[in-house]
Amino acid sequence: MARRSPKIDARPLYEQVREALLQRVQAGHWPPGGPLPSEPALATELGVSQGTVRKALDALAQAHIVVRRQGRGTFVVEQTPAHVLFRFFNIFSDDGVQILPDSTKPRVTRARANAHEIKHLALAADGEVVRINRVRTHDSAPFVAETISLPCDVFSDLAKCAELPNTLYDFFQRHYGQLIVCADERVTAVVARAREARLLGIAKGTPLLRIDRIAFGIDERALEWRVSLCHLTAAHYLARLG
Amino acid sequence: MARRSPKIDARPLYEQVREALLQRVQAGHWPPGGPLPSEPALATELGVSQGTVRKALDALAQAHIVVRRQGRGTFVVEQTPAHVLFRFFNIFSDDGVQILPDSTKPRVTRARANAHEIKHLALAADGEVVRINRVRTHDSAPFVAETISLPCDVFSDLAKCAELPNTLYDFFQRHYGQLIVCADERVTAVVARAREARLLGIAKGTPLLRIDRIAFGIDERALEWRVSLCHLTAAHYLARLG
DNA sequence: CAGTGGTCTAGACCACGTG
DNA sequence: ACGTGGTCTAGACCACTGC
Repeated sequence: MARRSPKIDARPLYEQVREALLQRVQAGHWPPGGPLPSEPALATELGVSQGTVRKALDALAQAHIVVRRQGRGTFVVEQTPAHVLFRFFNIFSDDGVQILPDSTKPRVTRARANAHEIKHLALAADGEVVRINRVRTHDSAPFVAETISLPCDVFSDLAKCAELPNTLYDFFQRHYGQLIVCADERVTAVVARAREARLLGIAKGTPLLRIDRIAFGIDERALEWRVSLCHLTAAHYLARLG
Repeated sequence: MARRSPKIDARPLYEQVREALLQRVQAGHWPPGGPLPSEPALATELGVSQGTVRKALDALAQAHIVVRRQGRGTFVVEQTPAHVLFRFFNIFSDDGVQILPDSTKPRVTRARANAHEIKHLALAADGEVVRINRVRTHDSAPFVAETISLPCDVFSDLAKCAELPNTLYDFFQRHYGQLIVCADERVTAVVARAREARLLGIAKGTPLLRIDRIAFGIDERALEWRVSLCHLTAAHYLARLG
């Protein structure tokens, strides 16, 4: 970076390069799946060595923001349904096979955010949300009741969509330029109340797994709050630690 | 490595260095918390450049097998109770504070492994296990009923221990040289049966979170199968994805 | 002060994918 | 054949730690 801004650098060079590239990705400077300039090109443009660019790109690759392919180049991650399910849908049958859910037709509404939504999505007191309600099925049997809340200021016209795909995060990237990069999931055990029992075709009082997910974009903004009430038979939620 | 074995190298150099260092750690070549040789020393000893050693050590640090401290050196990870809870106990109160459990006096027995234990711990058909049963408390209130199974061939004399600490993994490292580095946790919702209801002081039929953990050592061998039945009030299991 | 890991550079060569 | 990222090297300087 020519002569790095007078003195106040503080963070290492490769961090600054990472930041610069991150901002360009987020600004849509390169389209989803599109190639970044080569390492030597970025190095000369930014006035640093290729090794420094490499370290920055490796960090972005580890954060799943970019993918590197030897002999081809470095590309902005392009979410696909398979990719999204693989990374974010952590329910496996007890014999170890990942369960790939389908979705029924969702109900999409727009409303003032309630207290929970304001908290989880860091909205203003008068913020608005889009709510999606749907049931997910496996082998045509319902097993998850989902309620999804999205901030209206980002996903404004989503309430007007006629159809929604089974996986949303690839859709978010294509239509809103929002790349979901990480999420927190909070898991508890609850019992089915009347509404869930009806939706899932089970008896009231059946134990369910409740998963509260908050998903974050590149800038670490909370972009989705999703509550999944899961009726798991011979299946489980899988977390890998370490 | 002087002249790398004629031709059959296949894996990159830094991977081979990582492997070599990993084996020394596992063999107890350096004690828990003990320093490894400096980067230049390892580089000359192994006949590779310092940059290659660095890349191998960085990988070991990322896997929590080694910790690097600028100005001090590189050290074998030394498990501590705080460290173990921080990494492996993922229950948080709903206001976001991690819950730090205590333990009641455990019951320790030795037995032939049952079918589940044989499967989860990859034991021979006639393998033996040590079983630990205990209840964990928070603010003196019981909230987790734990059943832990360990392979006897590794933890042979554990059944004879009079006292067991609250956190086991630091104990495993000190007394058996076994460093737990990662784990899979399978989470489901169940209802309390008579035994759990009695242990946790709750009504039969209360929904519980069941966590099946399989913990792995450096060589990726399964060293523990732990079932935790958790009665969570205003608390949850937290998983971070991404 | 000497020694450690952390950053940064420059350049060589390799493995891969495409034309 | 060419350009890409992947590996490996060598050496400089910085930041931190402990004596």
